[in-house]
Amino acid sequence: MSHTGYPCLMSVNRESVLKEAAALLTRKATASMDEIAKAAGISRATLHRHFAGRDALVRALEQLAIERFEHALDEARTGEGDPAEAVRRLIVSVEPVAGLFSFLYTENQLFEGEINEGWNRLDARVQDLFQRGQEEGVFRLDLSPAWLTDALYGLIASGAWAVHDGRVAAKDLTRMVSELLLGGARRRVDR
Amino acid sequence: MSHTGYPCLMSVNRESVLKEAAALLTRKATASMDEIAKAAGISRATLHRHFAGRDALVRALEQLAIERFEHALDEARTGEGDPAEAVRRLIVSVEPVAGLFSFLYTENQLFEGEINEGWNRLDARVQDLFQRGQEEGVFRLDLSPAWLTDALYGLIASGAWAVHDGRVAAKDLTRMVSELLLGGARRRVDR
DNA sequence: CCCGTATGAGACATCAATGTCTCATACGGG
DNA sequence: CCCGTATGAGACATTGATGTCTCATACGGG
Repeated sequence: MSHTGYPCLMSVNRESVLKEAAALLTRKATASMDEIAKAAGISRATLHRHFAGRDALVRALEQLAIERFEHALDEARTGEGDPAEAVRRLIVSVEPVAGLFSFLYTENQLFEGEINEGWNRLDARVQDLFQRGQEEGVFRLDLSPAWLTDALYGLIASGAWAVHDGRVAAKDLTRMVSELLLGGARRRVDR
Repeated sequence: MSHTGYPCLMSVNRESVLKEAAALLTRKATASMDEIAKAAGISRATLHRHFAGRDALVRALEQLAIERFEHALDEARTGEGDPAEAVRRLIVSVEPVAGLFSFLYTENQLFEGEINEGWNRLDARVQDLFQRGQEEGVFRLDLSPAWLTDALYGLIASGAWAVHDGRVAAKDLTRMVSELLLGGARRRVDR
């Protein structure tokens, strides 16, 4: 039943530990292994039995986030229909992962080690969506798909942070991000 | 001549050290005091004679960034003229600080200690700009000034990061940020 | 009831970064 | 030339997090 392929020998659920770790690190990115263990309701020794070290834990979280993000891309059916609506759906589907994503986003900027290949797959799929939007004449051509992708990530991250700090209501997050990304701040003159 | 008010007793320029530190930390946010000293061309001891510790150094960089940002706000005359054009001018004026700002942006998210009061002053001025834009009917009313401010910060940060990683050309940074923030990704239907 | 297994508590060594200190030296003005 | 001052090099203690290890215990199935 384990994600890794080998049978799970531990009684406490590895997934529940990951979930608690994600929740804590989302709130406090610098939490120590000690704090993470306490938050997960287990001892530090047990935490180490699940994850070889902090790096391994973060990499597991990365893997989790990537899987969820890819699932969100599937769920949003980004290859179908109006690209703008597809972007909206994607943001809605991604919203549950926004906090974790935000944590990993800054984490990845801090350490310039080799990055997980999964991010490249995600980037490619998101870029494809924006490129399709350009080809169908829905998105402007003077903003590159690469930049639109980075901008989406940045808006999700700062949006999650704004929610975390109480400057934006959680229920408004997806609307704020998608409206700004798609429509911009300027009042629409047409219609 | 010192920013702090007391006479400068050191021979090497404190400002030049700050400048080098900013350049390095912009590239590598986790640089140690040792690396910073080497980058500045001085010994670690001398670095400590200038700044009591890493915290003090980062706080000095924070102060520097705040001053430059406020100077950019002045320079852009954000209180005058078309709000959209004012936002454009602000982004252009802020661009030279984008890298440093990006570093401090993630730095501040990591440590939840008391923040420098200066950021609040900046936030207030930027929010005022967006609010003025709403009152003058130029900006949409369904995106709060607080969110537009966070979004501006986030786009500047991710833009600076995209430039740093070579995904966006440095000369395109201000256009990418201002076009997306003001116009959004969608193709303008009017005109 | 017995035993295997996971766990908790904690001791212990390690490691990297930091902050402090000393001392010799180079430099520049008087 | 002499001296004060800033500097560089490096030793040293400290600190916080990490990783490893041991041992006692609780739990659950056979």
